[in-house]
Formats: sequence, structure tokens, C-alpha cells
Amino acid sequence: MEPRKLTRNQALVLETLTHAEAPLSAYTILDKLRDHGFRAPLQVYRALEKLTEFGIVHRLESLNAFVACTHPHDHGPEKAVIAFAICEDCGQVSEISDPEIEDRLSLLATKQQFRTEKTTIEMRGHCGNCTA
Amino acid sequence: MEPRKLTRNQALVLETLTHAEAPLSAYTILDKLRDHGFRAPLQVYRALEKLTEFGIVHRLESLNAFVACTHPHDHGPEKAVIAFAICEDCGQVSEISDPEIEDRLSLLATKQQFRTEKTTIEMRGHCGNCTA
DNA sequence: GCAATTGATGTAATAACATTACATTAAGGA
DNA sequence: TCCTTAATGTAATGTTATTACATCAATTGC
Ligand SMILES: [Zn+2]
Ligand SMILES: [Zn+2]
Ligand SMILES: [Zn+2]
Ligand SMILES: [Zn+2]
Repeated sequence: MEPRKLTRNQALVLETLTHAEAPLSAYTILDKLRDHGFRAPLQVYRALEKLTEFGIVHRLESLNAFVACTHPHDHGPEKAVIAFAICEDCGQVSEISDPEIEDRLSLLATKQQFRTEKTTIEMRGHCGNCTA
Repeated sequence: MEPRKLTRNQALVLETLTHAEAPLSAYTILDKLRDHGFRAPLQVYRALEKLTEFGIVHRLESLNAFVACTHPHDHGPEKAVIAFAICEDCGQVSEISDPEIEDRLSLLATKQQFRTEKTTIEMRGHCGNCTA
């Protein structure tokens, strides 16, 4: 699932996210890329879909927005569970990959014979900088 | 935050969710309540907002949908962290409230001076019934 | 009881997020 | 080259959520 090389659209979307200070919605990305020839939402959504598959972009479900991965964790087929801490004030997102959480959730799921395909963990709150 | 008594709209929305076999979107609820006088999305969203505050309805972020609470946990001001196991096949949602998860996430947050306001944990997958 | 306040409701319009459908083009392999 | 697959362009549409404003109901203070 690791990409050999990104397509032009994928590279542009990734670059936009990488330079952003906070999660971006698909439409915000679209607006930022109009100068580069983007005209329609689908151009963004298609790139995001691939980048997310590759594991180098994450979707934040509680925000309907996307961030570039800052935490080069396991990009392989068996993706690690990632918890996101999202600051409501500055938009900073930190990624936490913790085996204990992962194991515990796995145990709880197994206990009720639930086969987990994808796990979302998002903490909304205030980061250290914004709390000070 | 516990309600003394639900308003008519709140009661109707809650009843709809209670009788549903799977999470419902706001617009699905709206359609089901047209016979009872509902005409506009806001009637549903306003009721959902209150019911969610009361802790008797939960919003599933990864689904943009809502479920009635089935797990009479802490409805007080300090809400417990709840993990949801959501079956992609039958829509069944089970609620898991686990202190270990809660403590671990709390520790990880504190470690980076993050003040958590709200935590979302959602596992998407296949329940025991649908795996068999 | 009655004014003042607060919370809930009704309605329309619009904003924000995401997908379907279909035509076209680019890339890679037999 | 021919065939297949992946990516792209574009328009239209579908889905989810909010803003704005008028009205109505319940509660409180007098
Ligand atoms: Zn990451
Ligand atoms: Zn911050
Ligand atoms: Zn619950
Ligand atoms: Zn199931």
C-alpha cells in the first residue's frame, strides 16, 4: 500500500496539508489548489482517498477534516491504532500510538466476538500551548 | 443535565431512535417523523442536541448518525468515556465503558499537557452475529 | 394576574461535506 | 500495437448541518 510515487494531484493535496497549521476540509484544500488547476471536489476527494490508503494522511472523523501524518508509524497493511489529540484553539493535532490502548481495545472487542476493521480515537480539547 | 421531562419533539426523536435497529441520520429521523408534524431538519437537530446533552443519545462521528443510549452509564456532568463497537453489517452498536482505557488516555493526554474535553472512540467492524 | 425573561418551536434559506455518473486521458503489460 | 487498468476532468446531485428570523409556551418576579 506504500506508494511508489504520488500523482500530481496527490502530491499537491499532500503538500497543502503538510504546510497547513491545522486540519483542512476537502473544500478548503480545493480552494487552496484552484490556482494549480483544481476545479472540482472530486479531484481533492480522490487524492485524499489514496493518501489515506497510503497512511500518509489521516481523516479526523469528528472534524470532517484531514491532516498530513506527522508520526511516521506503521504504514503497512496492518495499520497501527492511532489516537489523535486535537486542540480546539490552535488546531494542532498530535498523534499517539500506544500499544496498551490498542491491546485493551482489542481485548474488549474479542470479548464480545467483535472483529474490528478500523478504530477511531479522537480527543478534543486544549493543547499545552493554549492552556498556558 | 438530567432532564426533568422531555419536550414533545425530544420525546419523538428519542422514541424513533429507541425503536431503530441501527444508528439513524438526522434526515432519516426527520422522514420518520413527518407524520408527526416534523417539517424541517432543525426540529430534529435541536432535539438531538438536547438529548445528547442529557446523555441519553450518542452521536457516532464516523457515521454522522445517532443512537439511543443502551448502556445507562454516568449521565452526570462528568461523562464517562464510551467506546462504541459498530457493526458494518447489521448496524448494531454496543457501548463499552472501560476505566482502563479511560485512565490510559487520560495519562497520555496529561503527559503532553493536553486537557481533554471530549473523547471519541469508535470501532467499526463486524459483530459476533454477523461473523458467524 | 401580568410583564419580563427564558426556552422551545416553525419555517425558509443557505452553507458545508460528499458521491454518482460519464467521458476522457495516461500508464503499463501481453 | 492492443488491451487493461488507473487516474483525471466535469457536471450534477445527494447528504449533512447551520444561520436567521419570527412566533409561541413556560417560568419568574411583582
Ligand atoms: Zn500518522
Ligand atoms: Zn492549541
Ligand atoms: Zn450510552
Ligand atoms: Zn452485525
